[in-house]
Amino acid sequence: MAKDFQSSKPIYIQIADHLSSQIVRGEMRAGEKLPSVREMAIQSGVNPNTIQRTYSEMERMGIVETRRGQGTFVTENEQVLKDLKSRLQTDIIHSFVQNMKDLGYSQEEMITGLEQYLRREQE
Amino acid sequence: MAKDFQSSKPIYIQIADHLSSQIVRGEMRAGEKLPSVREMAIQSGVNPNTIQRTYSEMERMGIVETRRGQGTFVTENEQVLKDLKSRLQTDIIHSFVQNMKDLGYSQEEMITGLEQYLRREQE
DNA sequence: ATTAGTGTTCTAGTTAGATAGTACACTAAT
DNA sequence: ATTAGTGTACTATCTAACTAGAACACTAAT
Repeated sequence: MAKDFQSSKPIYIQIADHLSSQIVRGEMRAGEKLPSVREMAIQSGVNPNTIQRTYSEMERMGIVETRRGQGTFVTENEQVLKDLKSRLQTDIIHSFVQNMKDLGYSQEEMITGLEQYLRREQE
Repeated sequence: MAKDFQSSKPIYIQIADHLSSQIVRGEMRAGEKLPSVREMAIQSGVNPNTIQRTYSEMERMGIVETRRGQGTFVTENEQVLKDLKSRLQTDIIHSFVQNMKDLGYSQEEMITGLEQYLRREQE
């Protein structure tokens, strides 16, 4: 991962989002160890303190658990992961609907607009 | 409008987005005068300098035109407004698709997920 | 006991966004 | 000419996010 962050969102949140996606997709399993703070900092090209915040935030949300001296691990609590996926999906859809509504689109137009976009993308 | 900004995005951009939506929805017509910098600052509960940045940014994008001593006006160039609406819509859909893809959803699931959400919303 | 790898904490400094206050310049109406 | 309303410009200050560097504390393996 290089430095291609959007300036609008704090980097530590962006990294947390990215990790959350990986976990939700099943790319990282429950109980699996995340890269160490220092390792992840190098991978992401940011300061270790930034990763520290990312991990702290994710621990606060119950997504990961840290064991001092051992590392940071994806939670074994499957329910938390299930809820996380559900919440992330709802958030995305909600914000999509809200944004389209702000532009004046009807529910019908949202669906047809999406379908047309996906059809175009497949080529 | 009160102070209910998201912390993640610069306020001057959020206000620009909001105004753009109003224009695209037709709530503000081509040629119409926007509130003055000072007036808009009071309405939005922010500093005039912040609005100044909003208007500068929107002028840079060709959405508005400023006439010194007279005010800031929605551009008369209908093509610009048409392109703006199209661009905003595409951006929203694109980011929705990208986010859903990141969570591991297929194109089918995106559409059915959206439909289910809208169905629920109608109640 | 020592070492390597880990999370944790602290202080200091930088930057962008936002605020605050003031002043200047242009336009239209009086 | 004056005035009110407008955009524009400038300096100073504040804060959150981020960076930088160092130190501390715990764990497991040797």
